[in-house]
Amino acid sequence: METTALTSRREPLTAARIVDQAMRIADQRGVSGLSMRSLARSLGFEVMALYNHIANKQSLLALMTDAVASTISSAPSGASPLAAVRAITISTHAALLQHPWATEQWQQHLPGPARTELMETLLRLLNESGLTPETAHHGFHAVTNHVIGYTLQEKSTVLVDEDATANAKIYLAGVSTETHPYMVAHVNQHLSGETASSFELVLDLILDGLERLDKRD
Amino acid sequence: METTALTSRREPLTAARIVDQAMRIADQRGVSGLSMRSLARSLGFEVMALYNHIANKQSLLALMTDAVASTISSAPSGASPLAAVRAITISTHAALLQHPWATEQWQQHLPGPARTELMETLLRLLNESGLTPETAHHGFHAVTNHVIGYTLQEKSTVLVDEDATANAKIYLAGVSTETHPYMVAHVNQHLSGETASSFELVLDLILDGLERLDKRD
DNA sequence: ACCTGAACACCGTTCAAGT
DNA sequence: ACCTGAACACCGTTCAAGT
Repeated sequence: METTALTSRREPLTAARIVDQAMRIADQRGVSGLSMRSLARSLGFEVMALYNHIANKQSLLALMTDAVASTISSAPSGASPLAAVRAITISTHAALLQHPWATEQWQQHLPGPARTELMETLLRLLNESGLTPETAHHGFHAVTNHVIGYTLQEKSTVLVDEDATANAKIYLAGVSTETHPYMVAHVNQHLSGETASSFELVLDLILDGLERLDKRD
Repeated sequence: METTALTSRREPLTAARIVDQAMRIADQRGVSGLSMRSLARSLGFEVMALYNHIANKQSLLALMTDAVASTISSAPSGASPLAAVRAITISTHAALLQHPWATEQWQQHLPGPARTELMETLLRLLNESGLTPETAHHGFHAVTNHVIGYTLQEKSTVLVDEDATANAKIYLAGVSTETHPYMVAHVNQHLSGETASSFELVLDLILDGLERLDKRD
């Protein structure tokens, strides 16, 4: 019986199993709470066993990040190109919210296979949408920067964490309404949940703007 | 003489001197290349001396980040509110490009005095520009996310580093034109510098979009 | 008040040795 | 082929001791 328990804990170590467990730990404790040593322990192995399957911590983080990219759903078939871009972007946002550590990692590694596929699809859709090649190029950056920037900001200030709200309150305690009225009002709007997420609103503003850009000429 | 050299090296340790030197090191080696031990050494002190002036490494990074915020120039007087937002945003982009490590740190700490001032100014300008309070709220996020997202992306893919170009080439070597034609074309556009920075273009697209949003109602 | 030596509890990674 | 013990060269931070 003990043997069974042990064997089940000791399912052969593979890169996939390591990445999986690392993601689970990062989801809970963040990247700073993920050490090679604790990761190995939690799988029932010693640290050095990991290095038989992955090159080093950097490449582990790259693999984890691409694993998040692989959970982003492709656009529903039949949608117009720009509607597909919209859908993929919203799905990217959702995937990043589920693994908050991934947003910081996103730009920190060269794209893996999954993210490469994602980028190729976005670029193709933008180019097939009727935009000029140059606007498609700009649009690609506008859209991807929006997801990254927005999610990064969201993670540190609103929702997601219960201690993000705590942080907002700590911050407010040090800012005076007299000297910084707009700042206090803005943070309070977030705390009260009065203002809905501007994620999709700004996304649409960007997509509309791209179309208008080409019609103007 | 040696005494003079030593004393000049040993100008009394202050928080300001520590932050200054830490920024210089981070500019050169990045945050990962900045250790409390090496920082102290480079100032001619032992590690533990630092803790008489700053609480810990986290708060040092927060101080460094706010120091970058303090270098952002305020808008030229006489400009319209939205033109001022535009100018401040462009200046933010420039400041972040000069201290590439700062972009990652930006959202990682509660805003210090300088960034608080900056945010207050942006919020005030947006609210005074004639936008509805809600659009002003969205606009604030749209604009700040754009700077952060764009600079983050820029840092990891174009200019700034000489080894960013190297990375792009390494990446390209692993991607086939047959399977990912748009991706290869996009990266090559960056490498050849054919497409100008879309930073201001997308910024204007956002600012125009905000104005149109309210006129529509 | 400010600086420091020694120590604590960690890191990631290499290498030679085991099966 | 895969796992491990011991070791290396680091970390940030505390604390008691020095001046």
